[in-house]
Amino acid sequence: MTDSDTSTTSPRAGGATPRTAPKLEKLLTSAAALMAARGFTDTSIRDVAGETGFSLGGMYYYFQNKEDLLFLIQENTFGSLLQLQEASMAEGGSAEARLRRLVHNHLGYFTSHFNELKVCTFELESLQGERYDKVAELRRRYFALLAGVVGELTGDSDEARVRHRALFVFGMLNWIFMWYDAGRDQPVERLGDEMVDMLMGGLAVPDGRAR
Amino acid sequence: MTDSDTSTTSPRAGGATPRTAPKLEKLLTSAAALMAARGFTDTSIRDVAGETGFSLGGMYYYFQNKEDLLFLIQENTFGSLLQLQEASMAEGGSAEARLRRLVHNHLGYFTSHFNELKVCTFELESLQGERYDKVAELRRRYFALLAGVVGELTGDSDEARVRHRALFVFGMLNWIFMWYDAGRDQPVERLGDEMVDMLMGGLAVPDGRAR
DNA sequence: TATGGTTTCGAACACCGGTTCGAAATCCAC
DNA sequence: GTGGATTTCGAACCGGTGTTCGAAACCATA
Repeated sequence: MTDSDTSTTSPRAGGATPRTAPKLEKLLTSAAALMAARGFTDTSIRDVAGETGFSLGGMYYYFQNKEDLLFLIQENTFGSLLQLQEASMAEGGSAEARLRRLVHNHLGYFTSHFNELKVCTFELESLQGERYDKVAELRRRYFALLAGVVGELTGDSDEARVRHRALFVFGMLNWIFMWYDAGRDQPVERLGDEMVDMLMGGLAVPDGRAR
Repeated sequence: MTDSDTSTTSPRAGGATPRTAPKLEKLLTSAAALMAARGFTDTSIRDVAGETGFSLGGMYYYFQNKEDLLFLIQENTFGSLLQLQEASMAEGGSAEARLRRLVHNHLGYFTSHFNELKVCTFELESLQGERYDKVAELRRRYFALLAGVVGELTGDSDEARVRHRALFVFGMLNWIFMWYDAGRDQPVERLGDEMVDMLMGGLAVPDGRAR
């Protein structure tokens, strides 16, 4: 209904294309790097073209418009992160163990897909309409994962409190983009442990376990 | 050295002007509202002009350029918030009491200066050079305030851990901009209490004190 | 090697952005 | 009221933006 079937094929609608796939991949990677560094609106299509070697008009073979490019990045990376986390939660374990896995998987993605995840974290509002709805739905599912574990640990007294606490945790996680410097700061594994330790024991407990 | 003394005066350099002060104030308020909603680059000077009733060129009497406008907002509100917090910390009290005041004062500003504080929180990177340095210095002092209290509560074992924990708390606070809806959500006083309770006792403690 | 679909190019279009500047309007002191 | 400084206007400039589109280049198959 939306983009039906004109004679010519685009690698987007028709699904995976054979040899254009790696080109699209590099395109998304480069675009994510630029958008993570400068923000969506401060990144021009010409910037992306310059970075990838494509010509200006040539890129429109791979996406419908600039917003679509942003959407592709977000759906791709957020979708696979969500899939990973849902599978991890299905593996069970104590509530604390699951919280720890949630945090460490997230921070693992933080390291391995820094630019893409940063774009997912800060540029949702740059999407509109159907594209916004789709990514927002992924976000809701991701939130539900963490809220579930937090609810168990809290004892589920008050619904609003659990929601707030889950959002606090997301705040801790997402804000790391604003200050983390891979060169100077400790590896994210330690950050994750420190975060969960603090969440479990509070500030008074300086050390949850051996370093 | 920078903007010395051409014959004509501008309300900026020369300091407080008599009857232009309220106009500048409204200008900054309106600009902050627009920038908080759409972001710095997605807010045009023409938008601000339309909102305030000024003409396009007429606004340049009040600021040197668009970046200067952003700087004025940030220095104004962040400066007075910092002043408030430094005074509050000087009043003493237990570490927990000071942490609670820090959080509640911040959330009080969140309510009373939503747009301005949001701009301070998310648009520092849109400043450059000297303007960036000045606001970044305010931020450093603000961070030191919280890190000091967190250090006391932690027991000051590890310097890096204290830094991380303080940044976690800022993450919780700043991320509230991303989800809080004054119409639907609980008042921020409750949020602040819940946050400090969680920080003091950990997730296992569902209630730090009476509702 | 011809053929038809796929992929890329590059120029052009229409628009919107920040900024400048000389002139007009306004205000206040004399 | 007159004069001089302060404040505001409005038009213009110039560079950059997303997007389109017809033609060229490429590639695989017959």
